Amino acid sequence: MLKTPLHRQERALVTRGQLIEAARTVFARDGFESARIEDIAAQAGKTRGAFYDNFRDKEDVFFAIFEEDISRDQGKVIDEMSAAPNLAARIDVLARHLGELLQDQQLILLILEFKMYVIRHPQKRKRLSELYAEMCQRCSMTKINTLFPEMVGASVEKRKRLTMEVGAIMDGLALNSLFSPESLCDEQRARYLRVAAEEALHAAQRR
Amino acid sequence: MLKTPLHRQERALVTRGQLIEAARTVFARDGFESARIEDIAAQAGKTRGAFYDNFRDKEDVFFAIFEEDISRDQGKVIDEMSAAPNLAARIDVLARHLGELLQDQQLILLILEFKMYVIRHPQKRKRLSELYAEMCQRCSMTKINTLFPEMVGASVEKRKRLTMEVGAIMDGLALNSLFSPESLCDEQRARYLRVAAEEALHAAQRR
Amino acid sequence: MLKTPLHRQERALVTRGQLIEAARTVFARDGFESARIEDIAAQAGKTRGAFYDNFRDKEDVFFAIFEEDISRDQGKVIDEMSAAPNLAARIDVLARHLGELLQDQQLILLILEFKMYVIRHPQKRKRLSELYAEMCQRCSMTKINTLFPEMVGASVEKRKRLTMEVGAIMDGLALNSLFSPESLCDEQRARYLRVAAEEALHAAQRR
Amino acid sequence: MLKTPLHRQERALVTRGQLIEAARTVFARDGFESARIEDIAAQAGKTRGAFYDNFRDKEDVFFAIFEEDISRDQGKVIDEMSAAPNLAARIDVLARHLGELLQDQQLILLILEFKMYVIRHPQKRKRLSELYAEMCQRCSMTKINTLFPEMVGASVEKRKRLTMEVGAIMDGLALNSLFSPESLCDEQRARYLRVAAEEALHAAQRR
DNA sequence: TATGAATGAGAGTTCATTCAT
DNA sequence: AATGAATGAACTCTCATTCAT
Repeated sequence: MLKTPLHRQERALVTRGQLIEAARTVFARDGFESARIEDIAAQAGKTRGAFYDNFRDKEDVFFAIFEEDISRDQGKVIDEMSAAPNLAARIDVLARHLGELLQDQQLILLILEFKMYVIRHPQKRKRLSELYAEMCQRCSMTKINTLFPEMVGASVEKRKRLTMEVGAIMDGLALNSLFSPESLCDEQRARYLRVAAEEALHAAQRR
Repeated sequence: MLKTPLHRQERALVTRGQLIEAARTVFARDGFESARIEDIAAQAGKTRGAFYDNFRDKEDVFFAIFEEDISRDQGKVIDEMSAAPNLAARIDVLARHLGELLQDQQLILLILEFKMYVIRHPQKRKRLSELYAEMCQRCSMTKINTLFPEMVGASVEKRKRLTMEVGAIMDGLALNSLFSPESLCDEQRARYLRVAAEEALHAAQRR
Repeated sequence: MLKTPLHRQERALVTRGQLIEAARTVFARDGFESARIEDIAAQAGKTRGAFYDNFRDKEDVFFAIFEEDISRDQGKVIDEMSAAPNLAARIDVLARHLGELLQDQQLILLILEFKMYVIRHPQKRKRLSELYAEMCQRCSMTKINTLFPEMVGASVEKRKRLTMEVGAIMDGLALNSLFSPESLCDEQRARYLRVAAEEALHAAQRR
Repeated sequence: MLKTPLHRQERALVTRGQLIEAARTVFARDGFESARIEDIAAQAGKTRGAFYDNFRDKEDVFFAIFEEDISRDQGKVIDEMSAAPNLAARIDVLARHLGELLQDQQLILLILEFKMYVIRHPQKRKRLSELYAEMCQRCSMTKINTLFPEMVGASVEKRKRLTMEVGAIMDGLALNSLFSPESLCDEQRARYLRVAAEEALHAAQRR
């Protein structure tokens, strides 16, 4: 039972990771419902069997993507963020950062897909609620704190709401940038992000 | 001698309308991929056969929904909109109107579904491009013109862009209101709509 | 909805009947678990789709076989049975009849399969209990009454038990005749049936 | 130098025994077709690999169960059986013993499963024929001889047939006791066993 | 000897679509 | 114009079996 445990466990984890990465690609490309398990497996260079060794079903990988994301994406951006001299500057940094996030089409599509799925499957909020609470919380914690010392003392609830709101604006801009790229140029998008960010911070301080 | 065929045509149109209405319900509830033709037919009180007499396939009804919408939804709101005394007042009107639109969950979900579908099927932009060009144009024409005399002389292109942008913010707010109703209250949503509308108009005038 | 209803309904019923008949063959040959839906459909000259139009799943046909049997097999034998002059003669008739039943290998295998299935799926007794109560009751009613005027006044419970018991002996003899045909000749089998029938009747009168 | 290999062999045999015992449980519970190798292995506290080290496939364990049984179950009951004073008494002993056998549900289900399997796979009688010949013979030898001195001189063939016949009655009673426990009480079952045993002995002497 | 990751054939099931009525 | 029986492709999922460790 403990024979060559490192090798085994390692390989198993690698496979799982490959499958999640493949799922990310396929779900973003085809959407949750149209995504075929065989495609995910093939994309990872595995077979359907390997898939089912690692996940219960399609939904299971779908959620696993986001579970992994939460732990994965942390720290990526936080480090780049320095304390800018004043609020205006910090908002600028935030807007620029959000603009960068919008470049990651795959992530955008996944998040939209995820939210649509959650909206349509309220019964599944059980597993999802933890997942998404964590998503929100972690996001709100680190990034916001770094960028906005004003928020350091704020309650989790406040921060969560703030992230949520800015996230909403981003979703809309991202979706429509993909839907109609010629109509929404980067600069204008940045402006919307900035005014939304300003409003968000004002709201946060008001409350 | 003229009556029967007329009746027939009428009945055919009624059936088609019923099916489209049913499709609206089912697509909003289940999403495009998960929606079953049988469910749509049943929702309309018909059978699969009737469906295939009126539409080529699932995609066909899906698009028909929006084709019908364009002609249908016009005028609904326009009339309620009066020329408010000044820009601030008009922005208020717009924001309130957008807030009302957000109440129509079904429409929201359909639009999100539609945009996701378009994003994922660029090959199909042929039929869609006309459809969506028209969608945008009509929207931009009437509403914007009524509300903002400032825009009367603006190019179609400009107006389209403006509608697009405000639409983007709305999509984001709507999606996340459904996703996490407790995080995004109506008042705050209204504030975001207002700052976005302001920014949109400024941008329009700047260009 | 009522157009050509007779034709349609008829054909549908014919198909259903063909599928049940095919299922009978396949289940008897392969057993419940090994039976493939495709084989059943093919045996009936249909496709899997037709199968699923008529039955929810494999279990559904399986039970349908017996539900149909109950109504089908009635009267087959009853008519042949005349009131023999005395008990011994009637027991003779019964034994001979049971011997004939044992010839129907398919039926035997189906019944054995059915009973094994029921034993292994006690949760499903809901649907089964009605089914099997009816099976027993109908059997016990008609045949027994005809053969044994002694039993006419007996309670349903009594008759059911009697059928059950004789059925048990038959199952055992049938199973082992198939299992080891060379060991259990027809004459000896008949003798066992007779002593069992005698014992059953004595028991019935004793109670 | 001799210890290790011996230990190995021993352990191997232990594992094999554990797997057979586990298979007995799982086959009795789920039936041959539904039984999963993984379940058998798990029931024995092993994994699939261990299973395939000891058996070629599922059928292989299935048969192994009965091969082991033959050698295992001998002697269990024989010793308890004393030569009763007369035939009636001995029949009583036999009937009581059979009644006890019927308590072992697992064994019953296994035997029924086995016989059904053999019936459905006549091609496999090769391996089975030896197996089942031995089963019958051993049974008939010992028990019958002990109980019925009348049979001591009888041919193997005769004894085998006798066991077969009594076994048939038992199968039927056992199956239906499980199928419908409320319909077949212990006392009545005992009566059937007795008349069957009587008939069997008469038949044996007649031939 | 034992493990368990991985394979892949095969089964059940769903559903868009067709077509005779 | 509408029905619904039937088709069959496509997909999910299971599981016996293999094999590197």
